[in-house]
Amino acid sequence: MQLRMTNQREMILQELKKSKDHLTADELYERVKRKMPRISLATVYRNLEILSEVGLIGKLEISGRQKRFDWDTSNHDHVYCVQCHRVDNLELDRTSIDVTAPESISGYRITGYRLEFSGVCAECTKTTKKKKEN
Amino acid sequence: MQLRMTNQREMILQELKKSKDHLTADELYERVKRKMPRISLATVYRNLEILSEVGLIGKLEISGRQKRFDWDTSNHDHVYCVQCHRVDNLELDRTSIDVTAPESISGYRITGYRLEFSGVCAECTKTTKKKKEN
DNA sequence: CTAATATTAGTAATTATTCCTATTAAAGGT
DNA sequence: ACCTTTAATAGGAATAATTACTAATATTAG
Repeated sequence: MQLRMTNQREMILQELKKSKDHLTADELYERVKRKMPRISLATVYRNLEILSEVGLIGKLEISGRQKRFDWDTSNHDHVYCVQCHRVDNLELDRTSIDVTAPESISGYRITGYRLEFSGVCAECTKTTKKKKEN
Repeated sequence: MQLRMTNQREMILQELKKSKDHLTADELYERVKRKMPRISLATVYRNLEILSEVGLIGKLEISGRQKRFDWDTSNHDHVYCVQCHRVDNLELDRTSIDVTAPESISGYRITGYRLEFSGVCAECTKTTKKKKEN
């Protein structure tokens, strides 16, 4: 299956880049709708998913909340506000992060952090290998 | 409002502690239902929320997935499997984490990590102070 | 034991997201 | 420019996870 650059897809990408922000699917839907009034919310969701798979945008899955999409695909971490749920970028030295003293980053009053690694567990590594062998 | 230790609340807490696992609300609902067949799913959700607020259990909000609740309230981080979605504990030296070389932790093949700080942003800090002043 | 009210069961409602299907429109070849 | 193939769309229905609602119940202080 090869990708096609449709007007909708291009507009979604363009509006996200223009925003320089971390928008949710429906926030972006509202913006794109001003220029393409007949666009469907499902189209926005579908394209954000595709664009992030392809690597043209970033996908943020913050603490059980709505997904947000990131115009900036470079490596960086995030802070989010537990009150208004905005998300901001963080430029940290990734080689060695001192998580015990983040006191105030970019104006935030930091109350906590979450570090979570993702990967494939031992069991799944086994079963995946088996699948490949078949 | 003061808390009451109801049979339901106690059973939920007890079953979670017993599991020594990171269960979702509905997984726990299934277990508790065996002993209290008339319990409501909403009760499980409500109590998990309350128990985590009070600090008797931990709440895990992993990457846009279902919330999980942690019987272990001590400070620790997590790994989760992107295939089967299981979650495991991680004992890391929190003073200085080298996120660039996590290669394999507790049997996982690590593919990535997410570090996210939470707090109250500058704007919200302002408005909260105002509210308190009123 | 009683009164006050926190909590419950059961269900409806909400939120965020994905799925479905007939129709439309990219993009490669002629 | 015109077919042809099939990816993508609009619009709405469906799903999953969670929260809200309400009358009835149960806990706890006194």
